[in-house]
Amino acid sequence: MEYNFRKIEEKWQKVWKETEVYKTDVNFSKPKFYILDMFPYPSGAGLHVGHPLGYIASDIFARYKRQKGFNVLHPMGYDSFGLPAEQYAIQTGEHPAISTERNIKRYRSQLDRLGFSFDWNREFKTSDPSYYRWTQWTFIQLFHHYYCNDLQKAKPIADLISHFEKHGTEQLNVASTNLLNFTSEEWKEFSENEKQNVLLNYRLAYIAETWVNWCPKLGCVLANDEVVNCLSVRGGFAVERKLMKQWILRVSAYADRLLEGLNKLQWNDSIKEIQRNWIGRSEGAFIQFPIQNSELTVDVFTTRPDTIFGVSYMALCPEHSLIDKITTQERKDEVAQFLSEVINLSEVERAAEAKKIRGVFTGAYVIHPFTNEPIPIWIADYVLAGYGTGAIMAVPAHDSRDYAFAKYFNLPIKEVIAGGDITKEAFEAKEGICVNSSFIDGKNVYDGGKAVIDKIIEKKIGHGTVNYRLRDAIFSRQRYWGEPFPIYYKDGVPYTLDEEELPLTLPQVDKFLPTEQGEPPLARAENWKTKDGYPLETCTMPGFAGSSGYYLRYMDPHNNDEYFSKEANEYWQNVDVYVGGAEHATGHLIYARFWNKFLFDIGLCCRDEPFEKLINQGMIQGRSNFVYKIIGTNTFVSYGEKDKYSVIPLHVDVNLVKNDRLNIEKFKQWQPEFANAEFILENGKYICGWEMEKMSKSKFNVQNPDDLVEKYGADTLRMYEMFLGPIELSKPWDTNGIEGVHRFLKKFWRLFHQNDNSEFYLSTDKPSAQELKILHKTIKKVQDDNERFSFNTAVSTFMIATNELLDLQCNKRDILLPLAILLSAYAPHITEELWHLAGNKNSIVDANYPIFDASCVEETSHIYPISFNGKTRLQREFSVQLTQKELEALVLADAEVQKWLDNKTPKRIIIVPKKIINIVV
RNA sequence: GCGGAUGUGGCGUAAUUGGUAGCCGCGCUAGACUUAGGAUCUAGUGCCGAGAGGCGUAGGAGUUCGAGUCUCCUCAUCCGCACCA
Repeated sequence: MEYNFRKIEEKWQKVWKETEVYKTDVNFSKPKFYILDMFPYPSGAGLHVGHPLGYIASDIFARYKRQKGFNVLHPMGYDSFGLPAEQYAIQTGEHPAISTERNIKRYRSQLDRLGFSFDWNREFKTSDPSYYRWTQWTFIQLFHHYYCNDLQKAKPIADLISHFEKHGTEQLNVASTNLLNFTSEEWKEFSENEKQNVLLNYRLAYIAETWVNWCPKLGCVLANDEVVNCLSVRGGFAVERKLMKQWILRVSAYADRLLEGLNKLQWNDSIKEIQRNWIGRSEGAFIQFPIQNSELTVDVFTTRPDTIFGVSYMALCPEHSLIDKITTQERKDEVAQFLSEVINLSEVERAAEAKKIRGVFTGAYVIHPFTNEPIPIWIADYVLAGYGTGAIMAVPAHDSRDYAFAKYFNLPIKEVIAGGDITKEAFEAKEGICVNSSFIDGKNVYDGGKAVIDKIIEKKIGHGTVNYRLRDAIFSRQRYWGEPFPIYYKDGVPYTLDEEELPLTLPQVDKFLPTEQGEPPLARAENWKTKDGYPLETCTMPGFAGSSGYYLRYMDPHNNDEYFSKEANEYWQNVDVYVGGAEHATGHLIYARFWNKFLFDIGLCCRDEPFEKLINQGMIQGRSNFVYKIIGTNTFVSYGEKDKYSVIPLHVDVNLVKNDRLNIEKFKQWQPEFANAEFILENGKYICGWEMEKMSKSKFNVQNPDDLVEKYGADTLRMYEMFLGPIELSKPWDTNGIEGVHRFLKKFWRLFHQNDNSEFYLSTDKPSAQELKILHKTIKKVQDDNERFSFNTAVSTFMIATNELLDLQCNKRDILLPLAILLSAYAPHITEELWHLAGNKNSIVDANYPIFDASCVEETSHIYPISFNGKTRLQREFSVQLTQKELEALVLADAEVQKWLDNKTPKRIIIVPKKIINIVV
């Protein structure tokens, strides 16, 4: 029988489904292994070609681990809240739940055709109320917790209240939005509303007025990682700055732990580095500069306390709250003029004009704490509101931005670190000797900085501190298709719903658009209030809400009483291997770690980090093909001849091209204007040019995995995708070469058959030493490759083994069945079929992984390459028993060695056993 | 500008610890089978050279008996961040 992949794949997919082979349960008698894919957003376009790459890799590993005796959790679901479904709903009026359901069906059928070993019993989508109930529940917990810096842990807000009752803010070391100061007496006298507003300053989920990335086109606020180059990642619309009241998660409280935690994780260095940069830790000092003739201070963060004697002006960001209070009467107009110019500039314009120097003097001065000199306070738009304190001490001699500003406005530049030439440029190196610096003269940069910090602590005007670039995550979206907040308002103050009232399900609305008053779509819902009549929050949660804790829910997805049971969590612990794209480095992978750490703090989950090992699959790029049309004609020139003519390249559908050779007949039929096209060929063929580009319909380079499954089968597609190259490398989606893999599977099939494939046959004869050697070196190599996720090399190992066994015409059961088990993780359908043809009744999924026997691959002799001065000249086979001396004698006795020696005496002979022989002449 | 990664035949890639550079596959060339071939099978295929041989892992230097692999410099490509004080 020929290898009929269509029949085989359909048959086994049905059997696997009916017998629930992939169902997993907690089983304390077996070691667990949790391998997870980043779940997809079910878009209308269907499964993206990049998706299968990661899914296939994780599926291979899951199957391998199972055969190695692990109880493997390998679930799949959908990240089904999101903007595209809502945009579609706005256009068509169709409820996003309906289009989402349709898209999920399509995804599911595409996934099913690839033969994945997902446990579909655990499937859920983030838009299921039974799931988002726990997203809302977690939000409530965040609201009722604050972060204690001393314990480095989230604590119940009740603890904070009792601290306020006893001590006010005295001795408080907690994460907060602003530094507040009040006594216990003052706290007790606060009204209920005042107390609630104070507490928002500490809650891990809080509402506050902030500058946000507002996308008018989407009618929605976006997180920093959802904005690239001032355009929305989804849709590519312009984004501007707007001051709005927003729910925010205090992710920054966890900055230090998010940074520290990276060291223990098996993630690749580039992702860790991206996260480190994103968190952006810098050590320095917090210093308060007293304002002349005022009680107020300008608070700054600096990484260079050693340069404090070089300060020549202070610079505030344009949004700074001090500006109104300190600007002198005579400067007011000019400052107001400046602010109106700068603040209204969108981010795009600011970025575009980054080089332009803009600033204005406030008329006010601070007093230098050590020299008592007055120092002017400026407003500068290069100072960012969102970082540090929004104000800096400017040291032009040692900071290039300050330098440019000082030059432009003619401010003094005072050298305080020796080693540069400050007449030409700022000397920014963090090394050198302090000069012109009073008590730190002669010290190096590091010691000088430390001495300054000691002095400011003594003077009670500051301290050494650590600052992070990581900002709190804005959590409100002015949108319909997301989780409703379990929040209502009483006198404008937010309170959480009772946990019993969850889930708070999405209400029906007449339109998915903002109201005429500009309120979010939920404001359209009738009766969007609590049973006591208090109004509910009208924003919904962002896309990353549902994906931040989904891996925990897979452990116990049908639990109606809790997020997940303690038992399930203690068994499954956390994700051992997480597979997905590197584009989530600063979004999902930070939020999920934050979410997990919080749940860990409150004792819900038992592991501090959610994902032990991370595999980043590379991006799939498109490969376009081109034809070359002679300008002004309907004649097309083949690639090799095109330079002889004046041509324009045109995209041609890659489905009309095979191995860059154009199917001319199909091309003529493709579009009416090509029906009468003429061709200038080379060697009788029309060869197309090609280029790597983004995959898109307009470039005619989209290839659908379904078509390839139809043509070659899932096993071929699975193996081909792995064969393309290392999993983490970005690579073109190029189907040249898929035939080679398909041919391999046909050869593999042939091993198990005789008489021209007409009859299944396995011999029960004892395998030869040679056959055993092939099997066992394959076991070793494939196993090692699996362990290090090197699936491309494993595929070629299978090809080598198959070629070698075909040469030997091996048909031994004891060789071929273990080989089928090895291959089954890669090509589950064909191997399951052969396994059953061989008389097995159980699934190959449950077969034991073959055990490597080193004695089968031991060499009795080795073919040594013999080189002279490192250049290989000949090969000789020697027994591995020989001593170095014996080997040396044999080598020198060899006639050809003597020829290469050319009567010279070798200076030295290097023999590396079982490796090489090198003769130094 | 800062940080990270990558660079090997016509193409995708391999070489796990410094030890025969180019495995496996595509493509290409030739042959067999065939009514036919964009099917299948067999052989060949890094470059230069008729050959002996020489040259080859982005380029240059170095360490070493020996370097794709280690060190330094340069270049190119990709990714991330980008007034982060």
